[in-house]
Amino acid sequence: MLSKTFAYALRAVTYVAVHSKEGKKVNLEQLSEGIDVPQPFLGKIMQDLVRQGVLKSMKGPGGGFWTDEYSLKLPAFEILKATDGYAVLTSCLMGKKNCNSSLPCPLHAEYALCRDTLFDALRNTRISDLAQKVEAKEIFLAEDN
Amino acid sequence: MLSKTFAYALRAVTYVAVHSKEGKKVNLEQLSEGIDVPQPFLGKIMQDLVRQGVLKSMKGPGGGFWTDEYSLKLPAFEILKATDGYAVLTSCLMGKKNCNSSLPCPLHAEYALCRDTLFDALRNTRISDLAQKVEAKEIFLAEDN
DNA sequence: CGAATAAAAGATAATAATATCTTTTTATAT
DNA sequence: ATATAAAAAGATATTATTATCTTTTATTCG
Repeated sequence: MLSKTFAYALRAVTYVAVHSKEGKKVNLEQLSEGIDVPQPFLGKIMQDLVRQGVLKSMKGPGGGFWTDEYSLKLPAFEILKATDGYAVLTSCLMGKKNCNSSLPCPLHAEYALCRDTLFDALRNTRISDLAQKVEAKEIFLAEDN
Repeated sequence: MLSKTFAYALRAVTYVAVHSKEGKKVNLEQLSEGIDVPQPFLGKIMQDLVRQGVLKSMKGPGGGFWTDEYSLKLPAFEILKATDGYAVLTSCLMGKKNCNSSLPCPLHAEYALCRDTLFDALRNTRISDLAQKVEAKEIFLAEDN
């Protein structure tokens, strides 16, 4: 339902948001170590996030990634769109096959509810909310953090 | 969260359960066509289901798969165990890394609730329940079914 | 202007899930 | 005993996801 890529992106954006509040840019190496994700793959993911307007970036000395006022207000749902695209919104156990509430698969009722609940949570959570939770130590971005 | 393999297995077991009520065995070719799943791969999945005691099987002329009184009473959760194993029970966006309610990842609350709700539904649904729903045309096992 | 930093991009590889193909084994019917 | 049917099992292939490596481009600083 949710890819590992999305999980990496969620942690990455949250980490960058936390550090942006200190006026700092986060470079890829620091980010990779901070959220315990392979750096080369993370670089790819960050490109998609920048391309989709979720984060800002700059090359060169003192370069890196950061969030601005605008992106802090974005719902976490934008991260899902940047990594997994729209297909997950209607994903189901039937995969690509037609499955809906009038032609449901064996687990449709529960699965669709589950999926929609999760996606609603992402729509209702701003990136700034996630950063606040990290600062309040309510959520963690890596194991030994 | 839930694999395509599990989705195939759920439909397969349900299909076999429906046809067992007619006192029939279902062979692999019929089953593959009935639920629209690639036959060779399905054969593999069925072996695990038989090995785990979810279904019965017999080789040779008139052979195939069937459910008995015992297996009809099994919760659908047994299908999940046969296909995806135990790791999914505690799966999270952090993957294999330690994540729990005292050291939660960014989406842990929603994700764990979602996962547990889905798994509870599987625990509380018997294979016979699924077969009944197919017969009542409340759920479908393939698109043009 | 050039060196160093650091993201961006392209190419390639590894792994896991899904899928296919071939052979073996088992069971029944004649 | 043999042929046929059909599951079981092993081997292999494809696809998608995750991951790594190399090169290019952009930016800053001295």
